[in-house]
Amino acid sequence: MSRTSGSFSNKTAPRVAQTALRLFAKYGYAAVSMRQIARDVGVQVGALYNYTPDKQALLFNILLQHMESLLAAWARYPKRTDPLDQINDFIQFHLEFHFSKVDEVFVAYMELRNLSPKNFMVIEKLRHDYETVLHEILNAGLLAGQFRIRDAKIVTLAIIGMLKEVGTWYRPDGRLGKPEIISLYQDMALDFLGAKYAIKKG
Amino acid sequence: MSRTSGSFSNKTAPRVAQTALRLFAKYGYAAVSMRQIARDVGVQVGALYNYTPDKQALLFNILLQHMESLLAAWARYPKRTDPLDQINDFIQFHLEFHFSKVDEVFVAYMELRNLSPKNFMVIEKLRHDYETVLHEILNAGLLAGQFRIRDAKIVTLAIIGMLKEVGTWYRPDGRLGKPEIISLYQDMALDFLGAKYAIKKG
DNA sequence: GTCTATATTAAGATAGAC
DNA sequence: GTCTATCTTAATATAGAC
Repeated sequence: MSRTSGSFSNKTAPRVAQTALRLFAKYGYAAVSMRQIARDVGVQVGALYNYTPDKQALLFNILLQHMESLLAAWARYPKRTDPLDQINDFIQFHLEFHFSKVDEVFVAYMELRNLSPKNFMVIEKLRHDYETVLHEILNAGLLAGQFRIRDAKIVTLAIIGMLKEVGTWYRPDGRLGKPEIISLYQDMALDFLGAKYAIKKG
Repeated sequence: MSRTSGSFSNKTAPRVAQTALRLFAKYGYAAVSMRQIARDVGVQVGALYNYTPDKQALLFNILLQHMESLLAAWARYPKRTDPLDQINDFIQFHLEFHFSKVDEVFVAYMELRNLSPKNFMVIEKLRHDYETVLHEILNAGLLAGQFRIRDAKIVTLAIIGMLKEVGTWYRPDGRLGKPEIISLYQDMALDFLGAKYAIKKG
């Protein structure tokens, strides 16, 4: 039953990370054992510790790489100057990124409390940085007089909330395709901001 | 260190349920042990099994009672005829109920996957029934021509999402009080529905 | 109704052979 | 780099005394 060393060309390291991600997303961090990860990777449990000092580090690295790649992808995204365009771009960016990282997103939302206090602070800062992206777009639109909103912070959180909810029901074979969902949410956000009757992009 | 039987007047049964709820909310179902619950209740672990057949039943009963009391409370809520009023009422009802049941709501959102398949089906149906409450208000408003929305189902989920998000940041000592939050969310929902320029309640 | 004690299983992590 | 074996701890649940 056991494998001899090096009998597959696959690198084990990425398989450990991917398997941990998939199992954490499906069953939850606390409910998944190192033995279960090892079984799905196809190694014995002792071998996992060549790739992670402990179980906590598996979780932390998943969240850290996810948040860093999210922020890096936004940093690379072309920026337009009009806050209305920026809202549309942010929603498109956010949904496309999250459609492509379903497991990562789910784990990031669900497992924050299973981070050690130190690790939590790191991830929480990155999560807050991302929230700030949207908050600043709203503030810019407010200053430009393009949005009619009472409380930019609350609207930020409300938009984040409605976008987050997409992850709970989106299915690739569902009634709506990705472009339609993006368009619907862009529309709702503009309603939200009282921006429907302002100048729209060409 | 041990207690003699009946040395406190407190009934143990409700203490077991309350303690399980509090610990599940704080650490997650899978991360909480029966020993931990027993310790916080102030009994030995064996005594818990006078009140629950197993750990799963503790979780299921928390979710079942929560969903049933939520639906029962809405059933008792006075209903008005105008869909615009109904939206305002639903948002007020939802937020007030959820402000008062922070732990229950959190556990209900987080621990669905730790339910056994049978138990999950029961809770999922109740959760869907509650979603349907909002969906039907939107459909009524659509029929009456009061809302400008493209997709009632998506708008239902978006509103649920933005309301759910409140639970992640609301603090009793925060910047905004409950009435202000309710008012802000009622406003946002009406923006959302394109209902701002329709007739408002007197 | 609660206790103590225990059965059984499994967890995270490590040591040392190959 | 992986295996086997093991250490240590702790999990759910039950049995039987009081």
